[in-house]
Amino acid sequence: MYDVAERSGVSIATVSRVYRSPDTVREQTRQRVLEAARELGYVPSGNARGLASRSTGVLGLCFPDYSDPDAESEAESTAGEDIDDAAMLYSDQIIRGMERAARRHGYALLIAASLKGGPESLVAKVAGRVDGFAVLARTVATEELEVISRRQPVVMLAGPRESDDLDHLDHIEVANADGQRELTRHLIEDHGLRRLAYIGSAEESPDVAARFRGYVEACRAAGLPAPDEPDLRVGMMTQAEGAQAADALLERSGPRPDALLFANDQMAVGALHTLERRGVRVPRDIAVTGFDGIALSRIVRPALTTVRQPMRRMGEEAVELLVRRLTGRQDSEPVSMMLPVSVARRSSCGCGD
Amino acid sequence: MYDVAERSGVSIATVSRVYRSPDTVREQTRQRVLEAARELGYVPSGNARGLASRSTGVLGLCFPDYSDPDAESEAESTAGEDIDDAAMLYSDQIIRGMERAARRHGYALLIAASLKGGPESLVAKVAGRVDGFAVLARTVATEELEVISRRQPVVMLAGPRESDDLDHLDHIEVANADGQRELTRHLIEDHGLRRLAYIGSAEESPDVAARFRGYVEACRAAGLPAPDEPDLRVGMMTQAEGAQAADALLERSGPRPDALLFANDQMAVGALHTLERRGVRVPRDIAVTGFDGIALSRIVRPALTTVRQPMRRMGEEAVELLVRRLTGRQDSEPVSMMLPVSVARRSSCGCGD
DNA sequence: GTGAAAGCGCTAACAA
DNA sequence: TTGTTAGCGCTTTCAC
Repeated sequence: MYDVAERSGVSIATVSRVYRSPDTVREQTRQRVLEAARELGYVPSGNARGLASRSTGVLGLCFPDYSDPDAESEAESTAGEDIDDAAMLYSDQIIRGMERAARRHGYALLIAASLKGGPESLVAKVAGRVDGFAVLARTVATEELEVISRRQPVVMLAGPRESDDLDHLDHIEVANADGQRELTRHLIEDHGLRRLAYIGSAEESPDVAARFRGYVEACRAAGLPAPDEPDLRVGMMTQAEGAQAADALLERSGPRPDALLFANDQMAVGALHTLERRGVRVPRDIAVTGFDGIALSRIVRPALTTVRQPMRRMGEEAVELLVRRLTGRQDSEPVSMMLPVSVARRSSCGCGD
Repeated sequence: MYDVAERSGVSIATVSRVYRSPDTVREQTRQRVLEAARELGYVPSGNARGLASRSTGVLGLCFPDYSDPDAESEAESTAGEDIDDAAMLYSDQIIRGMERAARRHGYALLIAASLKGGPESLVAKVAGRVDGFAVLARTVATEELEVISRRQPVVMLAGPRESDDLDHLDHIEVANADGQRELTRHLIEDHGLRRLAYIGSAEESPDVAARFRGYVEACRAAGLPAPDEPDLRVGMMTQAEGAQAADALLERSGPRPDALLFANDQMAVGALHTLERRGVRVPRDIAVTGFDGIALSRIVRPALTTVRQPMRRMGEEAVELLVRRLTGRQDSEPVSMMLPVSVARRSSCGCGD
């Protein structure tokens, strides 16, 4: 910048003005500066700018390393096949939504996933480079978030506020219970299924817990016994775990369930594989459902009946919330919104394709 | 930082060390600093850090505002329907690939799309905040790129180097000509189609030009007349334009073509709609093909035969290239790679589903 | 319309 | 192991 100033015979202040508010600089001066900049290959430093002006024009997103090893390898091993984008997950949809919305407001988007065994704080890295950011639930330690959120707007995505320390954060969740309740009702009332089995996860994320709650409510409403616990809990909610779960459930003594309700799509897909291998026909012999509505759910055969989460919309709303905080008065009350979901009735429950 | 230093009774240098290289600080001191930081709600400024250390730990991606209004509205109007992620485009796959690879190397990813009538330079904004970045061809003015690339690694994506000014950039393209040639050959030899019509674009991007070239080569190789020009050129390669193109082509006098080869999937999908409306059966009456392999191409009925571009891989390779430049000696020769494509034979050309 | 000067919050030698 | 001291490249008053 000093070089540009010198070369064009002005002060650095003027160079700065040329980039910030071109109209406050005389046309002729501006041209001279711009030309010098070009000749010297000058690119304004976003860092210095941010440092001096205390704002970056960037919003952020932190998400966990959700990647399902199975989905990944499946996509890669069949390179050139169609499965590729089936691996499209949650986070991709959220990114999509945030990017669109951020763009509309003139912001860029910084995205970062926590590395598997990531040592140093991911959030901190992001937080230090953005004006505000969204966090997918359970990506970061509550305590750390609490500290950061004192300095800049943070919105929590998916899953209720984790703790009371964080109840000043804006927050967007999805109607998990509603969705699972409606899906369960559909299975019971519309398909007449009675022996349902629910597969949840060992580590009770609030979302997963809410889904189970919806399931229980639907059972109760239909006059079926309302279980206290999922029929099975798995570790990571991956395809592999889903496949194992299906195996385990089928080998249990007693009557075979006529529906397997999984807490997410990936597990359900894994189960579909297992069932096919065992010669159990879906939905004829047994119905299978998931939750999320990832792209893969539509691609598998039979297509998976599931509950679609509006992840893209969630990303958009997150940006709106952030922008509001960034431009408005900070003191306003924390916002908490719950996005509606919809049941996608597809083949795996017995509905047409 | 000064406050933290004061509160924990150390110098700012020590505070800095606690975050950069914790092991070089005595355990006890570190704890004291960390606690003070927590109490004060201290979050290191990425900007200041980047400024002082001349590196950001962030890679970037600039892409054009490719969004197809049709696809967008289609997805939104049917909220809750399955079409949603069908709108997944190019850029999303590239983002995906880059994010994964960047994560592996410890970088975050900054993404920004050029706004429709964007006034001020997008690239500059990104460039100033990252250590290196990738640009989707035709997103930015050549001249600007030339200036920026003197300061930091830039890799060009999709499409040959735009000009000689940019031939020092690393560069990744896909085998457009090969793919279109093979697809055309398939139509001619395997399906015995002879009256082909090619729909290109008015603004000749190098990629689109290469596809047409492949088409011409295949025609010539098969002994068919080799056209100088596409049978039709549209403006924006959107669904709407594709639909119009199909209409226009069907209404031309002379024998109806038995195959419509579009330069991208979106146009082909638009054409599929038109054909259905007009009662022309695909592939029975006429074959239709696209190019890209976007998710939508598999979802439409009949499923679209197309050429799949390895966009995700392109994103990964871009990061590898950037990281190499960033860590290695800068002087090495510019790299230029061409990624292979594959033909996805689906229903719309007469192949099974 | 333009310039001078004082930071913005951190890292990176170099000392101690 | 810890402290001191320069900047990093820009924005921002406040003069002129």
